[in-house]
Amino acid sequence: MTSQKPITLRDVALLAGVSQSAVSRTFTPGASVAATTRIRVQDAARMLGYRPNAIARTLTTRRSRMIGVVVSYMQSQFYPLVIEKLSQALRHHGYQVLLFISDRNESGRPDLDDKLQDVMQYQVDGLVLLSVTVSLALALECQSTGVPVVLLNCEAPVNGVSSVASDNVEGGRLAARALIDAGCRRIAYIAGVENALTQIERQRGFLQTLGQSGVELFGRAVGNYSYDGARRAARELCTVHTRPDGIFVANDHMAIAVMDTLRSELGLSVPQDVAIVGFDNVPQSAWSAYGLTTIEQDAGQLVRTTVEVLLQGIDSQSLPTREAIVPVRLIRRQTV
Amino acid sequence: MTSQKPITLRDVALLAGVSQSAVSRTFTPGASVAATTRIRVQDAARMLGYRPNAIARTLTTRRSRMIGVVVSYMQSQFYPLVIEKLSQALRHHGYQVLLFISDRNESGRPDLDDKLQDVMQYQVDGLVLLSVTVSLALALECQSTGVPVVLLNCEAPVNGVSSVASDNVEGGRLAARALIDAGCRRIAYIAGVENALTQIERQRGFLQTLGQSGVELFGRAVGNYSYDGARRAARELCTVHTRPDGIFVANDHMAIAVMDTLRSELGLSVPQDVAIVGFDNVPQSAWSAYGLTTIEQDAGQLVRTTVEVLLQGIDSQSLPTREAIVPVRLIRRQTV
DNA sequence: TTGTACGCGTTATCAT
DNA sequence: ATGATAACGCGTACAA
Repeated sequence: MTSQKPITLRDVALLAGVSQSAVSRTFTPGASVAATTRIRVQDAARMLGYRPNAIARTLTTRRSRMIGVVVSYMQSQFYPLVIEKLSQALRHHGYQVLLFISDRNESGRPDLDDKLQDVMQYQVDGLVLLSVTVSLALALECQSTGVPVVLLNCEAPVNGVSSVASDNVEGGRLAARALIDAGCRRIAYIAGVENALTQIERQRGFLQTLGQSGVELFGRAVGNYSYDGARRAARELCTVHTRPDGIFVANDHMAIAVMDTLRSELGLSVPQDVAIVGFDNVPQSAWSAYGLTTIEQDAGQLVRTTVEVLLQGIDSQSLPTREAIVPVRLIRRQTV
Repeated sequence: MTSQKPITLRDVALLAGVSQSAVSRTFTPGASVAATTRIRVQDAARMLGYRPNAIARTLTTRRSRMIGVVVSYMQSQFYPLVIEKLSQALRHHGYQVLLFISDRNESGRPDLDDKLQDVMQYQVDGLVLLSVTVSLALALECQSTGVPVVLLNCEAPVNGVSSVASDNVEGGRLAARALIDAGCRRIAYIAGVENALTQIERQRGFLQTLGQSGVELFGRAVGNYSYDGARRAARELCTVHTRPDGIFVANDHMAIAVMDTLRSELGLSVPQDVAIVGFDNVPQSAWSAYGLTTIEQDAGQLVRTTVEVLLQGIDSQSLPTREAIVPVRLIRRQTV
């Protein structure tokens, strides 16, 4: 009922009355083919419905033109956005995305390594890791394989692997400054996943500026970058006798949860009773009910840099390790 | 500095002192290998850091164990969720996901076909299309190629292609009934992208029940499934002298936007002044500021069915076309 | 410019 | 159970 035999170069060559090489060259941009043969080949190809086989091509060229993209979770609105931009940017450079979403597992440290073996078997030309905790073993393995890796907002477990990250430390500083300038006196922090790079750095910058300003941290709770975790953290911090009047929440996804909780459960208003500063700058659809002061991660810049570093790593076999830091800035969102 | 030559079957065979076939069989589950040779091979493989080449395997087996997943936009919270589940489900069946996110383009009809050629060249074993408008040409092409396709919430442009969809028509009916039962008398509709299957069917069911109940549609505006579009639509509908007292919004992403607009710009409260019913049942982080009555699309069921239909299409070459409809239900979310 | 011939890493077939 | 050998579809020296 449906044709099953794939059409190959050879088929086209036969019909066009030329050699396989001629056909191959016709489909290779910048090869030397006579105009006349090119046309004959293209006609034949069109008649047969020929489609080049990228897999076979990979075998000979040793380049799959596939990039493995690994992401830990899609909870926050931020990573789907990054993935979308990344996919489009890579495609415009002729690369496809082999997507890998790690399972949610309880134990902080996933066994990503084993699972990733599958992706590596597909001979990806490069790897982008999005905010996953990457083991030393994996990093070493990629290095020995010679596959360029770019860590996006991940901690590098070893030297010699490229990374791109927002200036999370500076973001933490900005958050602290904003709360202090707003006149807050009891400033608390709601943390993300404890060993995540974003969490660690944002907290560091935050505490640094707090310290330099002679302000003591009023309270701390862990939200684990999850909605429910943040709700619990908010309750924990705010159902005591004297509650904080300012909270830096490690990302917007949690910040929304905190604001929800303050308003609905505790009858508090933001920012009158408690000022909130988040991180990421997620789309308006997420914060518009409240307005939100947040530290913006520039997704576009992040992606552009990542692609640049990755492609550079790919075609220069010398694998020059690069570490790029993308600036962040404070954004004040008004609820319209 | 880094080893560049890939380790192949041959290398392992040499070191182990066996033939390539022996090595191949060792890595082929359910092949007949003597325990002794298996161990020797595994040892050799481990010493060399051998990793089977999935690309080469694809060439001979004619099965890439890759599934192309195509999605139009990541705006709504719903599709990232579906993609996550889909990716995990497929991986558990030994398949990888080749992701394709179509560019946002102005002209309703994208030239998806051309772009998708690239994905097809990678010899994907199957294709999942998520809510994209798929052209007749593309559908025919897949049929002739013999690549199983499952349309998830897409309209089928031709017979003979499998599809899985939520019961969008019934969802529309449920929405109408909910508004009518709530005592609404001036019921309006905010539409999604005009030619999208979800839009068309939800509207059909909605109007059907409205008609059967003798209720006339009070107003209609188009939100194009976008946040800003929905805001405009809400203004358009509600800044007239007599405004609707109930609105069915074609998805939650827009419903949030509508509620934002009603509250902030028009000073109206939901559901006292205007009752809202959405569609999708996105995570709490999206609706918790308001609470939201919505029609739930069961992402888990949708994905399970899709995977089942797809895999069935893959290993039975006869390609039995299936059309599955996943039930929906009304959900009333309370703002806590 | 064009064609021939070989190799890419693996599986499949067929002897042994 | 094991080993030689031929595909798989394409790129690419090399020769013509």
